[in-house]
Amino acid sequence: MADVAREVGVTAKTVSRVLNDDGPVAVETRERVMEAVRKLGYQPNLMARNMRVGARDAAIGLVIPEMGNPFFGTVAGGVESAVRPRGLTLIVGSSSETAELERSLIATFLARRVSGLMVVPSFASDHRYLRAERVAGLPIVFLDRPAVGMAADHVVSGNREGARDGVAHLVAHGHRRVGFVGDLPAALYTRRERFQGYRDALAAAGLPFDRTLVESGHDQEAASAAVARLLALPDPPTALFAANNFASMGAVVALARAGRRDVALVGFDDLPLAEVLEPPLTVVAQDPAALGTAAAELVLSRLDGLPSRAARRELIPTRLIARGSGELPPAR
Amino acid sequence: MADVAREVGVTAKTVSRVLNDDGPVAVETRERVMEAVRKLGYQPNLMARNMRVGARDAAIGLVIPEMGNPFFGTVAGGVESAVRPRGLTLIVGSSSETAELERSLIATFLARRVSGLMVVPSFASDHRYLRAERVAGLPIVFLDRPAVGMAADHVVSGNREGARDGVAHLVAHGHRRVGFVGDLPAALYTRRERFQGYRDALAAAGLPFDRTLVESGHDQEAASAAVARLLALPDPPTALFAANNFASMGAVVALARAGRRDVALVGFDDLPLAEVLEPPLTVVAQDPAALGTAAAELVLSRLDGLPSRAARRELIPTRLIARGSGELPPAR
DNA sequence: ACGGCCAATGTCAACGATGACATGTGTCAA
DNA sequence: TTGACACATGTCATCGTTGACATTGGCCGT
Repeated sequence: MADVAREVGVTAKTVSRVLNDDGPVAVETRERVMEAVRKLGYQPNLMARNMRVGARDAAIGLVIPEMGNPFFGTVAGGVESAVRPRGLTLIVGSSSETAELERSLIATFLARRVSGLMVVPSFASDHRYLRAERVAGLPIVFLDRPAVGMAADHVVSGNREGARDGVAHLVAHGHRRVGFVGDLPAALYTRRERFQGYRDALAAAGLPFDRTLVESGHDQEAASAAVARLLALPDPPTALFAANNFASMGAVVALARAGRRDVALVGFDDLPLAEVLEPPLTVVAQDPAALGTAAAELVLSRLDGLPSRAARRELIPTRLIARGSGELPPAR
Repeated sequence: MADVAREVGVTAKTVSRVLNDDGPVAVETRERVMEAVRKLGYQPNLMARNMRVGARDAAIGLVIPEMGNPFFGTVAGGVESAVRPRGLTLIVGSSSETAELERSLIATFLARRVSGLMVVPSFASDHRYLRAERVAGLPIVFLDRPAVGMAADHVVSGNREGARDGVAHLVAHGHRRVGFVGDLPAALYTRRERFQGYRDALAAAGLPFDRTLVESGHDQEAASAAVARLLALPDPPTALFAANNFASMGAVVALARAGRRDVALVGFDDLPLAEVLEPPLTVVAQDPAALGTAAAELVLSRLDGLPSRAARRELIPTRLIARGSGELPPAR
């Protein structure tokens, strides 16, 4: 900046004025400054600017469990598309679903003085330590799952309602024994909510809840094995509800291996090739991009000084996409 | 920091010394400082530190075309896992495959004075404007596709070799007419390389190149239509090579719709449900995480003052995963 | 006893930018 | 003519931190 000023024969302050359209500058001076900027290839130092101006970095910190997972990737994309128009940059880190990494990432973001924080909580985390920051006015929004140990803004999918709809869909096609395949640990927020939705649907239809029809697995292979166990029951389910995408894939694989084209299946979360499967997979689709943008907009409105102090909860509805696998009649 | 210093009764400099393990500090002073830090919840301001110390932000800027795409998401994950142990933070942006967004993202990153820059170039971009930065010593590495208009480090998949292997696999199973379904625009680097690999394999087998067997589409639907056209030819191909994941999905869909279980298929890029398809999909798998970490390590070695000025190219090998669809014999 | 050295801490300026306020000029109405 | 005022620019301090160098006091060897 000093170089540019020297080149033109003015002070750094005048250069600053030109670049920020701040205060009056003679037309001729402005042009000469711009030319010098081009000539010297000068780029203002955002770090210095952020520090001087706001004491806040013009960036949003986002913690997700995993980058490679298209669900969270799409969430991140939604966040980015919402914050960029505001001149905010996205800083991301993945926690690999561990509380330690999550915490250390958040610490880094706080140390950078991000303008806002968005977190997809991992399994065992506790967010009490963030209370002070929240009270101090830092916008913090939790995504996909609520915070643990503190009341804070969060944006989540309509897990319970979506699961209810999915299971109700199976029931509507005549199924009376519907298996549930979910995550491990069972204490996971989304798993708990979806399980509630499953029970809601059974109750609404007056069907009994049978504990033996509930199985879990923490990845595709485990889910596949879980489904195999269900199929081997003396009185097996005629339909399955898979409570997440790994469970869905596991179920699809297990059914394919067992050659059971007659078992109905509804999965939570859409899959890229769902429509190409045999039969095409019926799903309860979430809207990860909407999740991201909604959360980002909540952060932005907090930045703009949203009056209410109270924690907000926002629900992103799911959508049932019937493709075939959920419409199979119960095998007699 | 001043508050902490006042609390303890020392200068900010002493606090700085404690926090950075820099210079001698009395044991007792150190303890009192640490206690005051805890008590006041002080966190050092990384922005100020970065600015003072290096004039470089302890961050790496990464530009990818799309976050929701698991391929690039996994690349980003690979980058992150390689840079975090070094205390570097990841800043990402998605270009949506447009040169303008890419350029503006890069400008933002440069303005933030990132320590390194990693870019997956989009279609029409030209990177000549980055020459000065490169010469000035900023580590810049291009990913998945090389830079345009300048010689720079890049890490790419073995596209040509992988495509050659995939097509050779089909040829080895007796196919003499192999269709090619690729991206639009055909000028895209990866498409060009993979097309070359396709021709390499044909040539190696002494098979003629037939222009009518080459089709393109820029998304799944278009690829699907392209495959339908190929199948409708008077002398149709008995096998298909899909040059990217959209093309693969399009091909799978088109073959399923046409009820053609007899056409062999090899796709470039693995798909999550590939093994569940009917028949299970044979693919040439890339290793996106390795792509990311290799690129990150190149950046890090440049940061450590890698002597050679010359641009490096690194090739990440692909792996053929035979699952069934590529092993079908030619329909008579 | 004294110079030298090291440990422990302090002082000051600087990183690159901008906010607050000051200065110098020309224009125009009274 | 003179002040008031807007315009154009400059001066200085400051954001939070650390590098370079200075200061203090105690211990040690000779």
